[in-house]
Amino acid sequence: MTVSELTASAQDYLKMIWSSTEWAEAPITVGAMAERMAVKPSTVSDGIRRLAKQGLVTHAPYGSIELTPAGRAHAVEMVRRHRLLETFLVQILGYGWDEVHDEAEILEHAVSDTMIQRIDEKLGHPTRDPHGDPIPSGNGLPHPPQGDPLTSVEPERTVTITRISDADPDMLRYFTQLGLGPDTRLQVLAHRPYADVTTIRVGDRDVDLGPSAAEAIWVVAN
Amino acid sequence: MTVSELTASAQDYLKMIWSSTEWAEAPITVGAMAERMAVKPSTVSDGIRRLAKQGLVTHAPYGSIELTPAGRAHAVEMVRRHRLLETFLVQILGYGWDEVHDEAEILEHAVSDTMIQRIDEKLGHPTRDPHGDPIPSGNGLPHPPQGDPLTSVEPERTVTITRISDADPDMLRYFTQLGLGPDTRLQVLAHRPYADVTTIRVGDRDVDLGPSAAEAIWVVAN
DNA sequence: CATGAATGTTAGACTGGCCTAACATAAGTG
DNA sequence: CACTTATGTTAGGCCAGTCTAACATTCATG
Ligand SMILES: [Mn+2]
Ligand SMILES: [Mn+2]
Ligand SMILES: [Mn+2]
Ligand SMILES: [Mn+2]
Repeated sequence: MTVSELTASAQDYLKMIWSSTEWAEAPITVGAMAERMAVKPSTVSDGIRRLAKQGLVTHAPYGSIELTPAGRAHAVEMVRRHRLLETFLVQILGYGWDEVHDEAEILEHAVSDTMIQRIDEKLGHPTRDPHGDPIPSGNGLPHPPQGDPLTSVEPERTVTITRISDADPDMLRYFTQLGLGPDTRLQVLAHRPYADVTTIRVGDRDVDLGPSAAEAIWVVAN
Repeated sequence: MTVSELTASAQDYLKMIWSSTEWAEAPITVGAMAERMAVKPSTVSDGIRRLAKQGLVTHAPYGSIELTPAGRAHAVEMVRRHRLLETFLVQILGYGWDEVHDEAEILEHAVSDTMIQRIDEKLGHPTRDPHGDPIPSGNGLPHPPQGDPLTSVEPERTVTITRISDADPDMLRYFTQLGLGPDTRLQVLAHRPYADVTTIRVGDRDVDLGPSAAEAIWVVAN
């Protein structure tokens, strides 16, 4: 069975389950899935049951949701599709990095394996998407991600952005204004704990970031 | 209501109804639609009923199927999407003209209005798809098609191909071998009526075409 | 550790899209 | 023009995916 034979909704479930452990260890909950897919928890419960029946996830009632090897393979393929499409939209069609997520979220279910392959070739086998996220290779091996949230960096350190969560387009536009993107270097000036503010220096400008912004940015020391 | 709010199947029905009168006058029948969409007639009957309920077609039981103005607008938009996507796949992703129809048949339901617009700009507002078919403009005006089937041309005339039906990929590959495509010039040597064979000269080669091939090719005198 | 709040599941209903089988109508032919 | 055949419609069933409402389980906190 190839990933194209699954329904769009099954593809999204698998991708989301896989993604939930890419940058954090927390396994995903039914409620979180429902919220992210903008459906009711009962709908997700039902969907998970169908996936379990197909052998793509394991799930005991009220228990945790785990991908089977088959489910994981499909999930990784969907992540590959999503990120290649985002890259394609930016590189070839001139989209902004804040515009591509929603478009890719639909297209990922519609493109053929052939089209993904041609896009991959046209782009020269890219390894990171416009948000810095690793693009799993065609043989199903995800590039291991690296980095830590900006919030966990000690003050005074200079770091480089590895990825920025693409969940919020408005936030991405704000980051664009600030000159923040993958591979941007910045210095962490201070965390102000009770204000939940992280101050950074990027270029010659000092910027205060609230927790949602600071948690969307992942960095490596350098 | 924009065309994106319709289901994929409704979009395909409308497109097919419209297309049936683009090159021939015959209004489409339930049976023909069922065959082309590879579903049973009862399924089409049902689908037409839903479209009528939405005010997109008019249909009396056992009567003819007609698009309403709203239905026609959606249909033309879908034809535009389909043909722009075919052109895009050939021009940008290096597809062959025999490969694009099936891919576009799916993608047309998934791309956003924005993406169609960017593709149109990237391609420089093309007016014909890889098979020579006219691409309706963004304001909903279809370019009027022109030409007559090759079978209707008098012998000895020299003509130019305006379009070739994209229904059969194998046939398109055969035409590629023969050097036949949109804008190819050829001379009609003879129609042999009971053999149902049309002989043409293309370049320095004489070729016999059977009826299905000859009917797929539309030409203008020149 | 008991209990109320949060979370998750099940039951039942609805829609679109498909099917088969039975039925209705239209078209063609002797 | 009657009757057969081709074509189209309806009835009833199934599945995926969604919802609301009712119910079940788990978790956290007093
Ligand atoms: Mn998606
Ligand atoms: Mn991304
Ligand atoms: Mn289609
Ligand atoms: Mn075409």
